[in-house]
Amino acid sequence: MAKQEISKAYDPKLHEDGTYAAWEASGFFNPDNLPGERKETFSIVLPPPNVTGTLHMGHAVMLAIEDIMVRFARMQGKKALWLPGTDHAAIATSTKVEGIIFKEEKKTRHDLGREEFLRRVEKFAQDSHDTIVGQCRKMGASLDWSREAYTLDAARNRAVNTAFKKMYDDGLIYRGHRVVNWDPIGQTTISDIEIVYKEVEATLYTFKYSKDFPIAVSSTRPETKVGDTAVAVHPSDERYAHLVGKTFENIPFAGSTITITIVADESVDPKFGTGALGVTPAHSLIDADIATRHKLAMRQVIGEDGRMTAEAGSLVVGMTVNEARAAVVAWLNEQGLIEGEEKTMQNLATAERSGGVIEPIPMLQWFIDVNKPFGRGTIKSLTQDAVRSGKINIIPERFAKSYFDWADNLRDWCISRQLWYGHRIPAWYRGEEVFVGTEAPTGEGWTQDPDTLDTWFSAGMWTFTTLGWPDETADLKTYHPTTILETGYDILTFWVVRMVMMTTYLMNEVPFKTVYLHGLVRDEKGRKMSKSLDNIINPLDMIEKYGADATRLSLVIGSTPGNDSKLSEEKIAGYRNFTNKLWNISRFVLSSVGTLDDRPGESVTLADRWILGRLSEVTAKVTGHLERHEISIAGETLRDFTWNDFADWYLEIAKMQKSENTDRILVHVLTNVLKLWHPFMPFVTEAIWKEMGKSEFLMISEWPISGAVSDENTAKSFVLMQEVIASIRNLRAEYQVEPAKMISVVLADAGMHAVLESQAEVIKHLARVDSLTIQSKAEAPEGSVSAVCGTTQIFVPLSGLVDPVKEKVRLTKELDEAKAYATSLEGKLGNQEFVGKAPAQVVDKMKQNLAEAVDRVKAIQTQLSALS
RNA sequence: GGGCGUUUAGCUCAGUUGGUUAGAGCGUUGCAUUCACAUUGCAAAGGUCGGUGGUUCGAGUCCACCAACGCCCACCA
Repeated sequence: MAKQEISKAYDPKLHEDGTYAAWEASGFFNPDNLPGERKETFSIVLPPPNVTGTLHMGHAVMLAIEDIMVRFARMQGKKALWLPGTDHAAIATSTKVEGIIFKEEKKTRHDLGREEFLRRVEKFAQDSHDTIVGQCRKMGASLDWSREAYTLDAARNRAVNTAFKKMYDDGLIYRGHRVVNWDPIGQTTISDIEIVYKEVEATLYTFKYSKDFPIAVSSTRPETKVGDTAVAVHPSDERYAHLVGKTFENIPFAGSTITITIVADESVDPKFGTGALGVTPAHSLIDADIATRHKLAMRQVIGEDGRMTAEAGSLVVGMTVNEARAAVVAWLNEQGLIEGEEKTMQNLATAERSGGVIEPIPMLQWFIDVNKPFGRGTIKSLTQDAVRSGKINIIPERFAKSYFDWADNLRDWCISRQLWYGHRIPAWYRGEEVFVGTEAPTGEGWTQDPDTLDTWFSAGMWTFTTLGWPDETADLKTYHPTTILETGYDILTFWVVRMVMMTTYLMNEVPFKTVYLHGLVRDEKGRKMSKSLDNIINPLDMIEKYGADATRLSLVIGSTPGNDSKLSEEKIAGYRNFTNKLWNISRFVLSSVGTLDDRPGESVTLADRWILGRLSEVTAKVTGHLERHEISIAGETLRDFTWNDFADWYLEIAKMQKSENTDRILVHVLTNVLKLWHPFMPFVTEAIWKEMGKSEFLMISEWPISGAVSDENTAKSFVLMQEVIASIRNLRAEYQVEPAKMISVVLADAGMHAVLESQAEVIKHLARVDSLTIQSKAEAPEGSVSAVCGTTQIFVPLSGLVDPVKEKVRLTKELDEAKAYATSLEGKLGNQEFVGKAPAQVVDKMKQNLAEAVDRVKAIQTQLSALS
C-alpha cells in the first residue's frame, strides 16, 4: 500500500497510455486468453470506420457504448469478443483521394492510371487506418486487435468473390441494361441511398411537341424531351381516352425527330399539369418503369459525360444538359409551342460524395435480384422475416418501422460501380462469353470486368467474413450470429438492412440478435457538427484535456438510444470532476484504512448496514440496467450512489467509526464500486485498482453479485438520521447559531428514539453541534426554534435571538402546507372507489403517509402554542 | 405527399408495465471549508410535465385532435 505517493488529483495522462499498453500486452482483449471456463459468448463487431480520415464524436460514442458492453460481458465471465476493422468505403475514399490529387497536382485518376491511382489510395487508406486505430486505443476500446480485418483485404476479397459466385449461380445476381443513377462528376453509378436531394427553384414548362400534337405535357427538363417515346395518361382520364393507343410518327422536335405513342398508365396523376406525362424512358427511373410496362422504345439522349448525344439531334448535340435546356426552350418559344411557364421548387438529386447532379441513364450493370425465389424465399422476404419473426430485436423499437419501410420497398440493387478502389467484380468476358468465379478463368482472351462492387456489398458481409467465412472456422461457430450490433440510426438503411440481406441468404441465419441504435452527437445548439460550421468537438482534444474516462461518460450518460444528444465541453468537464472524485474517494480509503482485506465486514452500525444494503441494491440495479442496455440510467444510478451515498455520507461517518470492521467495509464498497464503474471509466478504475496493490487486472475481475438488500427499517432509520442532520444544519445556518448551543431532539416514536440515541455521536459530528439531547416527550425549550422532519421535531434554543412574530409566520406557513397535504390524502382515502380499486400497497403507503402528516400537524401546533 | 421523433426547472436531459407531494446534472443564490477532493461540501430558489378534450378511483405516462421544432422516406413528370 502506497499511502503518500497517491497524487492529489487524478491525471489521466499519467495513466491512460500505459494502462492500455498493459491491457493489450496481457492478451485479454482476445477471448481465447481469458481466464476461467467461459461457456456463454458475447460477440460484437465494430462498425468499421471509413478510412477517410480521423474519428469524430460519432465514432467516440460508438466506441464508448460498445466498450461498456464488452467489458461488462467480459467481467460477467463471458467469452467476450469485440472485433475491430476498417472500411475501404470505396466512393468516399476514392473521392477524397481524387480531390487531394487534383488539388495538389491538377491531375485526375485517369491521368495517373489505374495502377498508380490505386497505389495512392492504398497509401492514404493505410495512413488513415493507422490514425483511426490509434484513436480507438486512446478511447480505451478493448478491441481484439489480433482479429482485426479490413473490408478490402485478401481474406475479405475471397469471401466477396465466393458470395458473388454463389449469388450468380443461384440467379440472384444478373447483368442487365437498365436505367441507373449516374453521377457525371464521380463517373460512376450510385445507389438510391447515396443520393441527397437539394431543393432548387425550377421552371415547369407546359408545351406541345408540335402544333399538330393533340396533348400538351409539362416538364422542368425540356431538354430530355428529345428522348420521349410516349405520352402517358391516366386510364380513367376521359379527356384523352380517345387517343390512347395511337402513335404519332416522326414529329420534328427541337432538331430531332420523335415518335410518340399514347399509353394509359395508373401511375399518372390526372390532376397534375395537363394530366399527361411525357415519357422519357432512358432518363427517368419512373418513366423507365412505365416504358417496361408498355414495351416502349428507349432513346438515350444524354451520355455518360453529361452531354447530349448524337441521338438527341442536331440542335443540342454535344451540349451540357443546362445548355440544351436553354436551346430547347428557345426553340419552343420560336415555334410558339409553349402554353405555360411556372416557377416551382424541385428536389434536385445529387451524389452524396461528389456533389454531381444525378442523371438517370440506361447502362449495362450488375444487379442483385431481390424478388427472385431461391428455395428459402427471396432476398426481400428473408430480410423482412428476420425482424418480423423477432429473430432480430431493434432498440429502440420504433426503428423497426423505418426498417420495414425500407425492407418492404426493397428494389433490385445495382452493385457495380465504375470506381477503381474496391472489390473488382469477379466476372470475365470473352466475346459473348461470361465467366463468373472466385479465380480468373484459364484460357486465352479473357478480360475482367473493370468495375468494382458497391462498398455495401462487402460491408453487408462484415459479421461473418471477419470470423473466417467462407471457411467453417471455430470462430464462426462460436461467435456467429453476433450478440449485438451497435451503430448510429442514420446507418440503419445503408448498412443494417444490407447485412440482414446478405447474411440471411448466405448464412441462413441472422447477423446479430439485437440492434442497438445510438443517436447523433450534436453541438450545444443542437446543430450537426460540421467543418463548415466550425463546431466540431474533436474527441482526441477532449481526451487530451479531460481524459478518456470523462469523455466517455459525457457521451453515454444523459442520452438514450435513438435520440440525438447535445454535447458541450462543460459536460465533459463535469465528468472530469467526477473521475477526480472517484480518485479522491479511493485516496481517502487507501490512506486511512489499516487493512485491504476484501471481506465484507460486519454490519455493526446503522451506517454499516445501510451502506452495505445500498451497495447491494445498486449492484442489482446497475446489473439489470446494463443487461437491458440502459447505459445512461446505469451510469446515473452509480454516480448517485458513489457521490451522494458513499462519499458524502458513509465516508464522513467512517471517519468517526475508525475500526478494522469499518476499514473492511470501506474497502469492500470501494472494490465493488470500482468494478461497477470499470466498463464506463476503465482507465481511472484500473489505475486505482493498481494502487490497491491488486495483482490481476480489474478488467478481468468478476462482476459483483448483489447480496442481501438491507431491511426497510435500516433504510428508514438512516434516512431519518440524514433528515435530522440536515434540519439541524438548516436551523443553525438560518439563525446563525454557534455550534456550542444545545440541540434537543424530541421524538414522537419510541422506536426512532432508540435509533437516534445510538447515532447521537454521528449526528453531533455531522451536524456540527457540541451537545445533543434526545428526549421522548415534546418539551419545547423556552425561546427555541424548531424544525420538523417526519415525526421528529428538532429544537434549537435561541433565547433572545429569535423574533417570535417571524417564527410564528414561518410555522403557520409550514402548518398550512402540512394540513393541505393531510387533507388531500384524507380525501383520496375517503374515496371508496379508490380504496376498492387501487393496489393494497398504494393504499397502505398513503395511510402511513396520512398518519405521519397528522403527527406533523400536531407537532407544529404544539410548537406554535409554545410560542404564544 | 407519407412516416417518425421531440416538447418536463434558466440550460441539458432522465422518468421502465398509469400509483405517495415529478427527478438529476449544470447554472443561479446563500453559507461553509487548513482535517480524501475548490476538479470540494451543505443548503435554497426554480416546474399546474406544449395546448385542448377523453379513458380511469388515479395520467408526465394511455387515446384523439391541435401547435411548434426537428429528422427520415418518396419525388409532381
